[in-house]
Amino acid sequence: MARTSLKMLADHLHLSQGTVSRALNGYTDISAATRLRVRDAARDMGYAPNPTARRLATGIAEAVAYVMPQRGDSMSESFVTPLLQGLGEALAGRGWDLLIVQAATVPEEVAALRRLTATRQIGGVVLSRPRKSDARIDFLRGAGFPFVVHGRSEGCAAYAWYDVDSRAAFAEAVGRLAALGHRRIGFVGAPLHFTFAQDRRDGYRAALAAHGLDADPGLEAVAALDDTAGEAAAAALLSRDPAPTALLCATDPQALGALAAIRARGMVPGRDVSVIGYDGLSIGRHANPPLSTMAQPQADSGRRLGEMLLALVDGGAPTDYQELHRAEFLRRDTDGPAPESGPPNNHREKNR
Amino acid sequence: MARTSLKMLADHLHLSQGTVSRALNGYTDISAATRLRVRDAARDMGYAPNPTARRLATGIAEAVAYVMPQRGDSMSESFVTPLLQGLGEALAGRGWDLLIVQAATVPEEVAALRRLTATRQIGGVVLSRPRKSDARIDFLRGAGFPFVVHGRSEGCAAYAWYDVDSRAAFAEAVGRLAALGHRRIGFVGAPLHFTFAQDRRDGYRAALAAHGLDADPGLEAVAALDDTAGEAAAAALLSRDPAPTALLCATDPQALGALAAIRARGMVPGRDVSVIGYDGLSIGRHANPPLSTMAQPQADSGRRLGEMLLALVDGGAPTDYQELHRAEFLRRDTDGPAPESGPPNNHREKNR
DNA sequence: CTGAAAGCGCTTACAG
DNA sequence: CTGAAAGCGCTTACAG
Repeated sequence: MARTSLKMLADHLHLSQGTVSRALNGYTDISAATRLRVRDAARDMGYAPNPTARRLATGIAEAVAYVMPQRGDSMSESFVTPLLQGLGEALAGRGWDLLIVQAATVPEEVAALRRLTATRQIGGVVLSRPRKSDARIDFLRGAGFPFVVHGRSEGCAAYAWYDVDSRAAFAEAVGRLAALGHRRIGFVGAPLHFTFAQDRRDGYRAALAAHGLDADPGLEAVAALDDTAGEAAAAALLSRDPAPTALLCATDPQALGALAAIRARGMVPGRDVSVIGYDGLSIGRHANPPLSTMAQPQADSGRRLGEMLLALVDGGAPTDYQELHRAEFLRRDTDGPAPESGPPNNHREKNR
Repeated sequence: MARTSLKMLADHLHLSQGTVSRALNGYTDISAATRLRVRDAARDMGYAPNPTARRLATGIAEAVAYVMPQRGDSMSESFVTPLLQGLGEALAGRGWDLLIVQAATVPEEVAALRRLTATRQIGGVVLSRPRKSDARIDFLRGAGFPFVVHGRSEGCAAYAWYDVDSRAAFAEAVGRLAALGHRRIGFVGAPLHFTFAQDRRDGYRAALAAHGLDADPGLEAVAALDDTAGEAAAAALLSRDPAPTALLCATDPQALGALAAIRARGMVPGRDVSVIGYDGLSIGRHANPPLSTMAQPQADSGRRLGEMLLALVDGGAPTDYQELHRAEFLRRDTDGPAPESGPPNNHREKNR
C-alpha cells in the first residue's frame, strides 16, 4: 500500500535512481529506449514524485499563493470564490497547488509573503485589490518574485496585471446619464488608497467635464465598499440642495445602499433618482428595483490570472502580460430619464 | 541576506545542529541554560526552520486543505470567503498554511486528497457541503486522516463536524407560518444528495405533521440552489390549485427567486404569499421586499472549524468535536398573515 | 547533557 | 548513455 518511491521504481527497473529521475524529467542524454521503459513503469506503478522532496532538492515549489482581500463586507468580497475556482482550475491543469494568505494588515501580509517566498513554499503570487502604493507589490518586485496583480497600482507598467477599465466604465456611465438628461450626477466613491477608487473617480470627473457638466465637489462622497456605507453616503448627497438627480456608485453593494436611501426619502429609484452601480453582481437582479450596473466581464478572471502567472514562472516577461478588459453596461431598472425639475427634494421639510 | 539556516545558527553558537534543533523543539534532555541561549540566538538571528525540510524529515505538514464547493452559483457560495478568512486566521495562530482543493467532480476531489495526503503535503482537511454518502469522507476515514466537516453526512457520529440544525430551523419556520394562519405551506427544497437538503425537508415535513397540516406532495419541489431554479420551482408551486399561501425555501437565493415568481404573478410577497428563506445572507435586506430568513449563526464557523481541526491533529477524539448550532429567525418583510381566503390564484386565468 | 550519523525522497553536477 | 555521490535543510534514534 506504500506509495511507490523513486527507489522502488529504480529497483524494479534495475536502474539507478538518478537515471530514472533524469528519464522522467526529460533529460536528453537518456536513451530513448530506457526513457520509454522508465515512463511505462512509472505509469504502471503509479509513481509520482514527492513534491516535498523535489521542492527541497530543486528549491522550486509547484504552488502559488493567493492573497485574500482583508476581512470586510462579505458582499463586496463575492468575487473571491469564483476567482479562486478559476485560479485553482488553471493551476490544476499543471498539477500546481494553491495556497491562501490571510492576514489582517498589509504588514502581516508582507511578512507572510516573505516567509513563503524565502522558504520556497511558493513559486508565484496573485494579489487582489492593490493599493495605489502597495507594500506587497514593492516586496515582490524587490525580491524578483513572479506575481500578477488583479488590478493595478502606481508603477503597474513594470509588472503583470489583469484589470477592468473602470475609468472608462465610469465615463460611460456618466455619458449614459447625461444622455438621459441628468445634469447633477452624484458620485459615491471608495477609499482613495485603492487604485480602482481613484480610477473610477477620475472617469467620473473626466466625463463630467467632457459633457459640460459642472463638477460640484459637494456631489462627491467617499465611503467604504459596503451597502451600509453606501446608504449613508447617498443619504448625505441626496439632502443637498439642489440635490443630484442621479447617483453613480463605486460598487454594487454601495448602490444597493443608495437605493435604500432613496426609498427612505419616499422616492423611487430610477424615476426620481437614477442609480448606476459597478460590479455586475447577480444579486442586483433582486434589488428594489433591479439595479443597473457596469458589469465586469464574464470572462474567467481567476483562470486568466493563473495562466498569466504560470507564463511568468516559465520565464515570460511581466510586461507581456498586462490585460485591460472592458466593463459592460447592464441595463436594469434604476437608470431613467432626469425628472423635469429635479427630484422632489423637500422630503425632510415636508415631514416636519 | 540569505535566510539563516539551522547550520548558521549552530555554527554561531558552537553547537551541533542536532542540539540546536532539539533545544528549539523543546526536548527535555537539553540543559535549561543552552535552551535559553539557543532560543535567544534564534530570535536574534531571525531563524525559522524551513518547513519543506521539516516536512520531509518528520512526515508532518503544517498545512491543511479546504475543499472548495464545486463551481455553481456564486450567490450560493458566498459563505466560502468568510469561511476561508476565519479558517486562515485560526491556522495562522499556529503558523499553519491553508491549501485550496478545487475540482470539478467528487472523484477528482478524492484523487487530489489522495495525492495531498499520500505525499504528506497536508496534515488535515476541511470539507464543506457533504453529500449524504460522501466519497471524500469515506476516503479520509479509511486513511485515518484528520478532518472536520462543515455539515454532516450519514455516519457523522464517527467524525468531527460543525453544523447548523437546519431541521430545527425549518420546523421553526413552519411553526411561525402556521401561527400566522397559513395552512398550505409550499417547500422549495434542494437536491437530496446533500445532507442539508434532507434535513431541511425532514424539518418541514415533521413540523407540518406536528401542526396538523396535511403534507401535500404537490406542494414540495426540488430545485438547484440558485435564484433561477428557485424562481422556476416557486412558479410551479404557485400555479397549483389551491395554491400555497406561503413558501419555504432551502436557500436564500432560491427565496429571492421565489419573490420574483410571486411578483411576476402580480402578487405581493409577504402579503399575498409569504416567503421564508434560509441562510441569512445580508443581501436579503435589499430584496423586494426585504427577505425574512432563518439566519445561520453569526459565529465564525471558519475559525471554529480551524480550531477543531487543529485539536484533532493534536490527537483529539473526533467525537469530542461535534457541534450543532442553531439558526435564528431574522424577521424582515416577507412573512405575513395568511390571506383570508388564500392567495388570488386566478392570475393566469384573468389575463387570458 | 551533547555530538556524530543516518535518513526523509528527491535532483543534479561529475565521472566514466 | 548510466552510475555513484553529494546535497537540499531539517529531525531523531543512538552513543557516549
